[in-house]
Amino acid sequence: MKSHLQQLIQQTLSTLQEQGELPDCDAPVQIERTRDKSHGDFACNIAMLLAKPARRKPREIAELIVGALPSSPQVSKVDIAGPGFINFFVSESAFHAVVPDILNQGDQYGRSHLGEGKRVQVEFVSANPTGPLHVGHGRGAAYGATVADLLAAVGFDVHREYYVNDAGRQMDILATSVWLRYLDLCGEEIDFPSNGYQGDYVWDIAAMVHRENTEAMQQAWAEISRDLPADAPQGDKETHIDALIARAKHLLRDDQYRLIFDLSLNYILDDIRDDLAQFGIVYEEWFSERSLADSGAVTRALERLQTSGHCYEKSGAIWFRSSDFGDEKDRVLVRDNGQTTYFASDIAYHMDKLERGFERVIDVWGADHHGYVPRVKAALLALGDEPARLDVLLVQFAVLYRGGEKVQMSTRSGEFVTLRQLRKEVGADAARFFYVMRKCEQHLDFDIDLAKSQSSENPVYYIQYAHARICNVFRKLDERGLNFDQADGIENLQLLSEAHEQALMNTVARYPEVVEAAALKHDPHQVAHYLRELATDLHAYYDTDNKRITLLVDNDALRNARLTLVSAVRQVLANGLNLLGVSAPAQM
RNA sequence: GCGCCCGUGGCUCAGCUGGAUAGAGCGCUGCCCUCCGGAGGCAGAGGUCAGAGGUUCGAAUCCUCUCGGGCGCGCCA
Repeated sequence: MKSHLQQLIQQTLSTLQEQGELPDCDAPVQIERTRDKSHGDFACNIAMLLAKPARRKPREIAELIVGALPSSPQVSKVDIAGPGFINFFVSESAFHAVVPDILNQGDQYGRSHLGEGKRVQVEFVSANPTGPLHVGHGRGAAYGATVADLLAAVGFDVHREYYVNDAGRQMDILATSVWLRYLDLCGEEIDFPSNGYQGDYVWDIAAMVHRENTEAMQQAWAEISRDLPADAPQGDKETHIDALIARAKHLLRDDQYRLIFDLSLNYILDDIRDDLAQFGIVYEEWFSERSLADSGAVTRALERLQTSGHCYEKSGAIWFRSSDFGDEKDRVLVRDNGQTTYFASDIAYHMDKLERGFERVIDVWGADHHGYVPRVKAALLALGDEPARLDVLLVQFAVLYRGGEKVQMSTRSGEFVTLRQLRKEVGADAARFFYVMRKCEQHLDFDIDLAKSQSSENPVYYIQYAHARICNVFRKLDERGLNFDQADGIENLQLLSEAHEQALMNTVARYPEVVEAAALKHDPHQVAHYLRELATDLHAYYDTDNKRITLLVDNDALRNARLTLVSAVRQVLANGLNLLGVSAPAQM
């Protein structure tokens, strides 16, 4: 409908331009839905935009356009209002046409081919595999997954990816932590480092290592701890743990250390994979950071930067002159000890992403990483790539509330709330919905009590209840010995003249526009808000002014028409919920 | 100090590429007291869109400054 009106206006404009009535001008033809019914269904502001270049009053231009506008069976009336808005009133038949349209398209309604199959990569979560996902990762997970699903819904070829940081120092700390717990199980008395991973899962992995290897990797604690620099508080916890890691690698030698390292990594990756799958999130690819080093991609990236003259050496390290490309200062790529930095891997990773031929690359990061964006873009620029192909979406923090109180979290002590715990407490549906309820740049207050409550205050239940309510009507149909004929219902849609029925058709017709806007702007919350509106319309229809409009009336034509309308509503509710990764139950 | 994000009724937030009298939900007040599930509905009160300038026919929306809140500024990942 929108594009139809756009065409009508466009056509009229070219005619008027040919006749010399209007100057040539490339002002965009914007059609928007009106807020107020008295302004019709759609409005166009083109007359105001043309006022200046045409040097005429907006209302005169509007009259000119309306006068030359070809008639259309879908438009019943055209008005000029206010400063020069052109208001369109949609004809009844065109208005009703969405209903059969929705029912024909079914779960495809709202999907489109806008993306033309262009390849888009969405990388999200990518939490270090050093422990279970916590609630902070949950928002990135829900948000990233929904953005990916939205893009897929509008016709992009989406590649979901998780970047596995399996090469860094944090992994060494984990492997060493596991080994120490394993030694404890072997009966060694050890002093666990203050900077080690304290969580229970470390014990679980250690127990697994112990089961499979019994005492094969046991070493005396006295030998391990000999001459180690002191741990905090007397010494520095960082130097202590680094020395401990070096000792572990030395004593265990490559094969045994690797064994513990890989067992730990795989254990945690399995946990994360399982956790996300239960959250309705499945990736096309789990991309290993280590593979970048192994394949020589990191070296290649460094060489490309060096040969293009964007690097220099200072105090034993190799620096990238990122300040030449908009970053606030230069960054180290290779440390004085010869190790490449995380940033070097990241350059290689992004280079690899673009080389894989994605039209667009989207990274979903926590907002605390925002300072990192300029340097990655700088690297792409230096490499001669287009930084514009990379979109970094920053997600603000989520804070949990329980009983009106902020839920405190501390990662180190192992007392954090895991995503798994949250799912268990509020359910995956509520969690997915709450996480995307706010736009990503907005801090999120996640009210656990609200997410669990089964009342209209809880938007998830309110929406799901609308869906279940419709399903229930169809169950009652049989009980009452009535039948439903959809074809007859479609024939009789003109019987639906109640204000609430009109409102439902209007809302339901907007759905594809909402999906499109949400996808292109990476704004899943628009779908969440839309669904709440649709549910409100449905509940209001069902319970009109305290005099319920009965759907199951004896009049066949009217009953069929009403049931046809609500089954279209049910379809849209289901499609929308599905897009957010939330179930649409038939009963609750 | 510098950079990024945010600042809309008591609370939590929408507000589409600037557009026609600023919208919801919760809470509050008053109703509908069960009829296809009241897990619902209706009505009402409540807003200098943080503040000040500017651009524009038109600004919550764009620009500048000020104030307030969050986050980030490692040869960590």
